[in-house]
Amino acid sequence: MSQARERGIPDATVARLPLYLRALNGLAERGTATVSSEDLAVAAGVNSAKLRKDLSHLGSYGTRGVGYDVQYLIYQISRELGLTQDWAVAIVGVGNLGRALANYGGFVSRGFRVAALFDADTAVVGERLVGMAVDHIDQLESVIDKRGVSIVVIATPAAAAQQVADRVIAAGVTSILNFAPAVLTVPGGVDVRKVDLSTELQILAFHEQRKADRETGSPMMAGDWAEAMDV
Amino acid sequence: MSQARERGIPDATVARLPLYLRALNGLAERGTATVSSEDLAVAAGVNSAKLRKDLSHLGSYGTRGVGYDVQYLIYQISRELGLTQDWAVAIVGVGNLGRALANYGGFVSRGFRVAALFDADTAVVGERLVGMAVDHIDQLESVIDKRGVSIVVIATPAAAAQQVADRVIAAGVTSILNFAPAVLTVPGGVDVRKVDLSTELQILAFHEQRKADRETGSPMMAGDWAEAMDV
DNA sequence: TCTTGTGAATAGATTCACAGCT
DNA sequence: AGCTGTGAATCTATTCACAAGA
Repeated sequence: MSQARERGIPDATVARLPLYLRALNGLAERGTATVSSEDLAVAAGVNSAKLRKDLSHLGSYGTRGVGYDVQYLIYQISRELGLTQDWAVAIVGVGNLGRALANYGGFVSRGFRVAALFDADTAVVGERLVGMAVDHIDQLESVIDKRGVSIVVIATPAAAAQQVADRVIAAGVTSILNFAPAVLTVPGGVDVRKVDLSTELQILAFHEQRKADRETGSPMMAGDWAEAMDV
Repeated sequence: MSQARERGIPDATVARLPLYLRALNGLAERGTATVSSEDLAVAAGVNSAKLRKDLSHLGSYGTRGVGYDVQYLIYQISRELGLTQDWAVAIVGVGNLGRALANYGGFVSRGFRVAALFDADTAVVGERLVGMAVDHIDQLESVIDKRGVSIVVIATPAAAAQQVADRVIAAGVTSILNFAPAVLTVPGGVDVRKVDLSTELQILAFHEQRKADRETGSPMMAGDWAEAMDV
């Protein structure tokens, strides 16, 4: 060991740890006790040098000439990610998406627990879902406080997202996962992660178009934008 | 103009173009005709130098001393992303998540169209959703071909994801958006983007834990992992 | 005077390649 | 003999800071 664990694991590394964890869980299920960086890298779909460097930021948990102990590495990554404790998660917005998220099998992978559901529609309030009754959005602050919610998932329409964010932040929440297609403005110290279907589709469309251009060899002319846009 | 548009827009830039597009659409709705890089950067939540450099990769579409024409920039970004044409999208897996995606308002933002829905459950096949009948997964290849599907969204359980991917790739699809919590292995030339709730939650948990550690000043001891894991 | 577009500087991430340990 | 851990090299992205254009 040497420089590991002092301060700060690179963001790019943190973003890959869940991937490694999933690959490791797959190996563990199949009874694998030990794995080399090369094999784990293949299972996770990354380059093995990158994998080793990523893991080296957590500490020196491998054995030269042998590889990594699967169970031990699962534990170390889980601990680093904070999954050895339980996080109470609230879902705001129980529409199609909110329901899907609440029911999502992988949602409550070890470490997370749906602790509250909120909606503004009184027709939905009181309904039970994954063993939880839906609360009215008026109760947002008090329920968050009472149930110790520390992560909020926003699954409301875009128009409501910012005000939900403002309220949960005022209630002390500093971690938000936003599914609404809106840019959230938050004070420093609050982490927001965004999941956005249309962004992802647009990125795919870009590459798809590139592939099509490459095949036909037509790099697309600028064209008359005013006409195309009906401006 | 000078080096713009020759070959290759950086990936990081491509990933931000949808964000700019959304911010621009918001401005357009409020009737704004012209915007400076500074104001647009604020609306998109990025640094203005980065925004200008990103846009410079598309070409020289601004006016010094003035800013960018909102409509014109919307058109240029849309064109670059391939949104001036229509993409036929298929959703495989009509469970909670698939339904949510199909109904997702922002889904069919300009440029995308749900052209097919598939499920393996015969109880679901035939059901109508957003004007489309659900087809049985047996029809996957023929329907993809007939309707010109070029982007496939996988919203199946993890166990089915790889085989769905294999089949749609064999049917000629080269762009996949994967919501199943599984690592997909695909041949070169196929683009896969992954959206994963548990990965995002885990990244938030990491930062949340860091914040908690910083406050209490206790950097968490290594502890007895064997005991914690029940190994 | 204001704001873009961009070289130059800096920071960050990935990959290479091999010394060092088992 | 095999595989990790890591410096060094490379590549990519971000930020600075200002010349040039409207």
